Amino acid sequence: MNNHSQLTMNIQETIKELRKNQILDAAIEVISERGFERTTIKQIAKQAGVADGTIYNYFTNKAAIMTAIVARMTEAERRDIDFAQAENADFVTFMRSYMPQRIAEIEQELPALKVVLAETLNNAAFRDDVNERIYTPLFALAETYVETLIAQGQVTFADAKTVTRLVAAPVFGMLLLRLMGDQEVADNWSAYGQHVTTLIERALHNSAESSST
Amino acid sequence: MNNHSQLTMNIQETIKELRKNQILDAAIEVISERGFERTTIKQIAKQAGVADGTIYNYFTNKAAIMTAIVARMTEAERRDIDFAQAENADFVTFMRSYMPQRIAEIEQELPALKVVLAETLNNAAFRDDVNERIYTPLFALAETYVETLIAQGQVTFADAKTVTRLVAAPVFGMLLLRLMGDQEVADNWSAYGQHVTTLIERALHNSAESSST
Amino acid sequence: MNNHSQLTMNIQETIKELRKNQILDAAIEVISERGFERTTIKQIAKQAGVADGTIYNYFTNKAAIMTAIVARMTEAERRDIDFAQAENADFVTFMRSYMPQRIAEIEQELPALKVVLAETLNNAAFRDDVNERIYTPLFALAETYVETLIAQGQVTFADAKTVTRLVAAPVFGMLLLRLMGDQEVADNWSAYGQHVTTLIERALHNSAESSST
Amino acid sequence: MNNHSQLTMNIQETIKELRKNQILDAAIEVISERGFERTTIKQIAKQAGVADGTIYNYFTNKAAIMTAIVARMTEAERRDIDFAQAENADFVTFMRSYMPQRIAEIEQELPALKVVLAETLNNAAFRDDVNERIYTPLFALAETYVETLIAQGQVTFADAKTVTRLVAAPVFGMLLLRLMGDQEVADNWSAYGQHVTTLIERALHNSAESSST
DNA sequence: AATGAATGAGCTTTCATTCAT
DNA sequence: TATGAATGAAAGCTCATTCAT
Repeated sequence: MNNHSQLTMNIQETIKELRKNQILDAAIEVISERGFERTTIKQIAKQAGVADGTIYNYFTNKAAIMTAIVARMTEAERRDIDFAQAENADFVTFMRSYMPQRIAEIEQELPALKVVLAETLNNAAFRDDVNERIYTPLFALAETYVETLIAQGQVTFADAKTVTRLVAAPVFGMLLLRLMGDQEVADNWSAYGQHVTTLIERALHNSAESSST
Repeated sequence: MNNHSQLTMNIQETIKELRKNQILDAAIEVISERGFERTTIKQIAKQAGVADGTIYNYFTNKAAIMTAIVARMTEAERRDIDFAQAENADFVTFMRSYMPQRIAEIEQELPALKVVLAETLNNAAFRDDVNERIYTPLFALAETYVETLIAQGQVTFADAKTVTRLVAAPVFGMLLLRLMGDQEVADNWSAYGQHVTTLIERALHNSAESSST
Repeated sequence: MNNHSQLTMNIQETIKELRKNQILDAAIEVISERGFERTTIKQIAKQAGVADGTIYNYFTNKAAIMTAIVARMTEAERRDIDFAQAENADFVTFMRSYMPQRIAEIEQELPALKVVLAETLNNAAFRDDVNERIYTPLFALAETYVETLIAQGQVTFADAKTVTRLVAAPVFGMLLLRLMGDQEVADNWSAYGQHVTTLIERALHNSAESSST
Repeated sequence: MNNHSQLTMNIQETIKELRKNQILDAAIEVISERGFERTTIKQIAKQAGVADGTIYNYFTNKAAIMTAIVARMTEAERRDIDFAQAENADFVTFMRSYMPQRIAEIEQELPALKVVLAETLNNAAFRDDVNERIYTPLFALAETYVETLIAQGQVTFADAKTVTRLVAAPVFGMLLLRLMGDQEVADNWSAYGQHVTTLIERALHNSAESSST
C-alpha cells in the first residue's frame, strides 16, 4: 500500500467517523427531548441532515445508536478519569480540585447522560450493558481509591464499598434533580457542584481537627 | 335519591375504584420492567386480567395511566407527609427517626418510582405535570421546614433552597444507584438509608459540639 | 362449560377458521399472480377485504401464510389419498380410474400448486419443509404401492424407487408445462391427463400379453 | 476508422462482454440460492467482485439481469439444437443417442434453469418473454420433427402437438423432481436420464418388431 | 469505467383505539 | 360493563438506483 492509498483510506475513515458523530450528535439531541422510544429514525435523520436510510449505513439498527452513545461516553470517561493522579492526592485536595470542576464540566454532557439514564431505567438489557461497561469499572476504580484513603486514615466513616456509594449518591442525586427540571439547581449548577463537594468532605473526611474533638 | 340507590352507587364507585387500582397495579408492574413506551395495552390488560378494551372504560387513553400513577403517588405522599409533626422536631430527631424509616418504606414503591422517574426524563409535558403536582409542593414544604431549622441555628450551611437540595440529593442519589441496578445498595437498602441520613446530619447539622470547635 | 358457551366457542372457532380461509384464498389468488415476494400484505388484505393488520390476527407473519397454504394442501392431500384402496387395485385399474380423475381435479388447485412450487424453488428452508411434510411421505406411500406391483410382477421395469419417479415425472412434467403457460395443454387438460396415464401404463406395465412374448 | 481503433474497440467489446458474463454467472449463482426477488444487487455485486454501481454499467436495471440470463440460454439452446441432424435420424437413434446425453449435460445448467423456471412461474411478463423466445420456437421445432416421425409411421400414439408434449413431460418432470430436491434423482441423474428416455421410447415408439408381436 | 455512500419509496409489522356483540 | 376482532396510522428497515468522485 503506497502513501496515497493510505492517505485516501485515512481520509475516508475520518469522513466516516465524522458522519457517524454527526448522526450521534443529532440522535442525542432529539432523543434527549423525547426519549429513545418516542424518537423516530426520521427525526434523527432530519436533525442530522441526512436521509433515513443513511443512518443504517452507520448503525445496524436503532438500538445500535444507543449503544454507540454509551461507547462514546465510555471513551470520554476513560480519557477524563485521572483517578491515577488522584491516588497521589489526599481526599481534601481531590475533593476541592477535581470534583467541582468535573461536575461543572458534566453540564455539557447532560443530554447524553439523560438519554442513557432514562434508557437504563427502561431497558434491562441496556442496563446490564451500561453496568458492565461503565458503572462497574468506574465504581471498582473508585473503591480502590477509597481503600487507599481508608488505609491512610483520611476516611473512617465506613468500608470502601459504602463510602464510594456515599460519595456517589449526592453527586448523582444533584444530577438527578437537575435532570428532573429543578430550576434552582439548573441556574446555579457550578455552585451546587461545590456545595455537594463540601457536603461530602464534611461528612466523610476524618480531619485531624475533628478527630481530636 | 334514596338510600338504596346511594348505597348502590357507592358500591359501584368502590368497585370501579378497585378495578381501576387493579389495572394501575398491573400497569406499574409491567411498565417498570420495560418502560412506558415499550409496554402495550395488551400487556397491561393481560397482567390485570381484563380485556384490552376494558382499560378504556377506566382511562381515556394510554397516557392517562401514567397520569393516574402520579395522582396515586401524590395522594400517598400527602398521606405520608408529616412534616407538620416534623416541624416540631429538631433536625437530629427528624433525621434519625423519620428519614431512615421513610427510605426503608420507599422500597415497596420502587417500581412506581422507576416508572415515574423514567417518564419524567423522557417526557417534557409529563415532567411539568410531575413538577407541578409533586416536586414543587414537596420542596416548598421542605424549604419551609429548613427555614425553621436555619432560624433556630440548627443548620447554618447555606440558605434554605440550597440546604433542601443538599438533603434531597444524597437520598435521591442513593435511590438512583438502586434503580440503576447497584447490587450492593439493593442488598443493604436499610443500612444505606441510615448511612445517607448520617451523612446528611454530619454534613449539615450545626451541633453545639462541632460549632464549638 | 354449559351448552351455550360451548356452542358459542364453536361458533367463534368456526368464524375464526372461516376468516383464516378467506385470507388464505385471497393470498393464493394474488400470490399466484406475482409470486410470494412481490405480493404485499396490503394486496392480500385488499383481496381478502380486510385491513392489513387483520392478517396478523391470523398469521404471525407473512411467511406463515405460505406455511398455512402448505398445511392446507397437506390436509387436502391426506383426504384425497386413497392409495389404500389403490393397493387392492391392479396397476391398470389404478392408472385408468384414479390417475386421470386426479389430474383433472388438480386443475382447481393449480394456483396453490404454482405458489408452493415457485417458493419451493426459491426458498431452501421452505423446500425442506415441503419435502418433509408432503413430498417425502407421498413418495414413501407411492413406493410401497409400487413394491406391491413389482412383487406381483405387474411392473418389472426397475426398482420401486425408480419406477415411482418414472410415474411421477410425466405427471409433474405435464403440470409444469401447464404452469409455464403452454396453451395447448391448458386447453385440453383432461385429455392430457389421460394421455399421460396411457403413456405411463404403456411404458411400465408388464401386461400378460407382452410378458408372454 | 483505422485498424487500430477497430482493434481497440473489439478488445473493449470483448472486455465488456467478459465483464457482463462475469456478472451474469454471479447472478445465476446467488439468485439460484434465494430467488430473484430475495437476491439483492449488493449480493450479486459481491459475488461478481464488483461494486454495486458497476452492475448498472452493464444492465439497465435488476430485471434486465433476468432477461440477459434468458438471452444467454437462448443462444446456448440455439447452438445445441441439432434437431436438423436429428431429423435425419430415426426415433430410436435419436432417443438413445441424443436424449440421455442432453439430459446429462443439462446438469451444469441447473442453477440457470431453476432461476428461469421460478421466475417464469412468478412473473407473467417474464413468462411471456420466455415463451416467445424459447418455449414456443423449441416446441415448434420439435413438433416439426415429430410430424416427420408420424409421417414415417415411427410414432402413431397421437398427433404431433400431443406427442411433443408427451415427450417433453417426463423430461421436464424429472428435472422438476431434481429441482425440488429429490435426493434419489440427484444422486443418479444420468441413470434417470436413460430411464426417462427408455420410458418415452417404450410408450411412444411404434416399432415394426413390437407391432408384429 | 468503477466505486460505494446517499437516497427515499415502499415494505412488513406493531399497537392504540374503536365498537359491535 | 366487558370483550377482543378489526382497524390503519406510523414505525423500523431494506434495497434498487443515482451520481459525485
